[in-house]
Amino acid sequence: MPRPDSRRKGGSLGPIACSACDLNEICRLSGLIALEGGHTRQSTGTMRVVRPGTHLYRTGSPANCLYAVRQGLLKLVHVTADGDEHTVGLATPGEVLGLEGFSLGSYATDAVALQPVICCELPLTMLEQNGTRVRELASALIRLLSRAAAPHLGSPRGSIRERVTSFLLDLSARLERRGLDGRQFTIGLSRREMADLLDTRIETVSRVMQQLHREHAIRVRGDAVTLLRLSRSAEAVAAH
Amino acid sequence: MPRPDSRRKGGSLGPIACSACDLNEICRLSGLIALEGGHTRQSTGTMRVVRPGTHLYRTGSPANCLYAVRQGLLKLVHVTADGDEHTVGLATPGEVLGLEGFSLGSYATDAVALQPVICCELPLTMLEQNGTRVRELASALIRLLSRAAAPHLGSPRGSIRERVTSFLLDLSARLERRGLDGRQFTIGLSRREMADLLDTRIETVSRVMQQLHREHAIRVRGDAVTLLRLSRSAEAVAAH
DNA sequence: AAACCGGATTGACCTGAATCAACACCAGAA
DNA sequence: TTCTGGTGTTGATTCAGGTCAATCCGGTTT
Repeated sequence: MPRPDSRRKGGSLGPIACSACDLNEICRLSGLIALEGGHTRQSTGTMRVVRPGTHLYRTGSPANCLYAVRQGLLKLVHVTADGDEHTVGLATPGEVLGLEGFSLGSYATDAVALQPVICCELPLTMLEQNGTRVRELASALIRLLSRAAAPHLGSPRGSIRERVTSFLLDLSARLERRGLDGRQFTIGLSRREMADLLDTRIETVSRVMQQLHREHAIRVRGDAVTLLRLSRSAEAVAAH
Repeated sequence: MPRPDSRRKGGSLGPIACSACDLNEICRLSGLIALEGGHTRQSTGTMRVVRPGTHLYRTGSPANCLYAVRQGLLKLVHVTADGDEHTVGLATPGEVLGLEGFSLGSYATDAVALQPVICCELPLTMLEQNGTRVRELASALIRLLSRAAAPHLGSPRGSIRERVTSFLLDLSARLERRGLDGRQFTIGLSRREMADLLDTRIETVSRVMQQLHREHAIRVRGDAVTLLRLSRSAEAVAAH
């Protein structure tokens, strides 16, 4: 059923350049990007446009493609056996979704757009073809997967304040890595979604954000955030 | 510096059969296991024995090998920039460690034995050789990595009670998948280590364990645990 | 045996976050 | 314009879990 999701109007994060994308190397080796005199041309692959509040894919549906986020923000929602949902992560521009497809054959979460999203679609079949550079392709794919296979270090830990701080700094770092503005950005998540991700309540998120605002650690206007003087270590110290 | 770690005497989990190991397929394709008339022989690769409290590898050290746990339990410890440590996960027999090596070139956590541990060691160089079955090997490796690359779903969420319950059920399930006893086992973690992993305090872990014991959901004697009537859904219901 | 030590348990108390409730703000509809 | 519904903020109260402290228990040493 289509969810009644009246979204904020704000724009999208990105778009980013192909060169800043985690899928770039694989994309090139699969022949999805034509190289012209050393210049990278736009991908010739399929694009997927996803409107805010709608799904890129759903839990359990057959995983036929990898997706690279080019523009916008998505949330990954884990749907438990007994039906309730929890946001377990975000995907920012330049990141790759659907990596679990190789082993499971299906997607392990729902991927829901939080903003207008544009993704590049890379059918898994393209990776199995007998190209000339099978070795390079396999090697690139292994490196990509290996990055995601590192033991999870960014789980919500400590006080809510620490979790909010970590969340903001993490998001900021991920944006900056892609050449986007990591100092000033729109969170793209409602308070409800933030609370869900950080395993707490909307009121608490609101309070912490206001608190950080009053302390001039961040500036908050709507869902536009500016990081001013925010650091993980300062939080750890503040916690004694 | 060797840490003064007077460990519990208890035995180790395992050993398990090669056939129950996540690395099995890759091991065979790398020629580490000789097949004889359909029977799987013992691996001909190097073994690593790790005494309780000592390291299999450390954060940042060059990742030259994959490790498959054959026997015993390890904890993965994330060491932050400012020096404090947090247990972020466990490794049970049959599981593979060091997958982040392909991308990082070094290990992302410390791996510390909680029991007498035996690991199989698979040098990464063996995976890069021009064997006859490069394709199969790459494919197997991709499937293995893909399994670990799924968005993290087992993070500590909800009340401490739910986290303890999830922890016990998760550990139980992982043991059973390898043919070990998932109903009755030794946790292998001190209360301190459990508290660290579940992001709470020793006293709280102790209280919850005793509470579950009194309710006949589990039976606790020292670090030997028997699961009696424990289910995630029951916990969710109990939480209203 | 007694003394000792580290881990585990239990109790008393306090604090951070959840809960319940009111209200502010904004956008779209009438 | 006013009304309405959804989102966010703020306050009052409650409660789960953190903190501090005492005690217990099994293993080791003397």
